[in-house]
Amino acid sequence: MKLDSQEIEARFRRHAVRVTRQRAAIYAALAETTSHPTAEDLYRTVKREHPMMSRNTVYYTLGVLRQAGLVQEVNVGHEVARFDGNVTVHHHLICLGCGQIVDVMDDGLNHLAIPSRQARGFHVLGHRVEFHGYCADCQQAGLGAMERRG
Amino acid sequence: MKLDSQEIEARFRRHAVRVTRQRAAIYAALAETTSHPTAEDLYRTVKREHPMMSRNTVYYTLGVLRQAGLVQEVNVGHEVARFDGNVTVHHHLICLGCGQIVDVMDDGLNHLAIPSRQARGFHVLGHRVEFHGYCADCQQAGLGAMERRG
DNA sequence: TCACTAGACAGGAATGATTCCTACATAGCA
DNA sequence: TGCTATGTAGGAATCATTCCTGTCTAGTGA
Repeated sequence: MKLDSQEIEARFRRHAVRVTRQRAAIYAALAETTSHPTAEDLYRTVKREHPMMSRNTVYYTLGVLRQAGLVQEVNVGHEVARFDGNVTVHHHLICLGCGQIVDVMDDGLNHLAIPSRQARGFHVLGHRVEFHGYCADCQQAGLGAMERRG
Repeated sequence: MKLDSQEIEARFRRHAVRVTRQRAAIYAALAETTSHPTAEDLYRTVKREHPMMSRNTVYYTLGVLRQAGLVQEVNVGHEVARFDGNVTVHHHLICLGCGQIVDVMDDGLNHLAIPSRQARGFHVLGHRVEFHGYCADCQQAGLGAMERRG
């Protein structure tokens, strides 16, 4: 979803995040896509408009935005960290072929519980569901027939 | 669960994994614990009995065992990879305070589905549920009251 | 039992995402 | 408008993991 700079500024202020051009650019790039980009992806995207942008600033900013709750980190397997501007409760569907991540919103999935016998005194705050499979393109390319790799 | 070397050998052969002392030691160490150790943890454990063991061999062996389906990799957030000798379908409960991972077995959790409207042509092979919270000890230590960190 | 060979092992070097360090720049307040 | 806490750029450092290479050995066939 494309956000104008006023909306970005408002969100930053609401979350007590200092407004800078770099931060706005990084957040805008993330809010604009549903593709769960990596820090490196965002760096490359933002660098077009801000050639002086440091890779470090992207990491630092993502850390700030994440702590502020404006951004979510998504980790698939042991791969590079990916980021998600959608901070509502949702789950993910991951293609084992091409690595694409699709958001899954479903109220049913938001209300799972652990059998209390197994909760062992844990105070559970939330959960996340990750579906794995092959997207239509990868199935067509024959990847879907491959053994699942771990 | 403590396994004797015959059982380990049998499992390796069943999965067409070459039997070596190093592999047996690594797999035994993993099967013996429910604590989801890291490669480094396993390296240190196994090195006691096998001082010549290379860290490289631990990584290589874990890769082999994982591909053979004898071992599972568990990734929490963007932290170091952890391993699980339990390869039956199960889920995890993770303490945000101390990082401990507890296995959750529940048939209900094994039968989740994506609303077909959102499945987008994906061929879904499986899913995993990760619960987050604070264990009893961390709650007592006051960590449970802390803001959730990402 | 023996020799062969594909695959495994050890150890060290390389990789690469991420974090740390530091000097300079700037947002936001007084 | 000036001050100061905080952010930024750029380079160095970190460290889990992978790659490389020269030995070694499990498992097979004779």
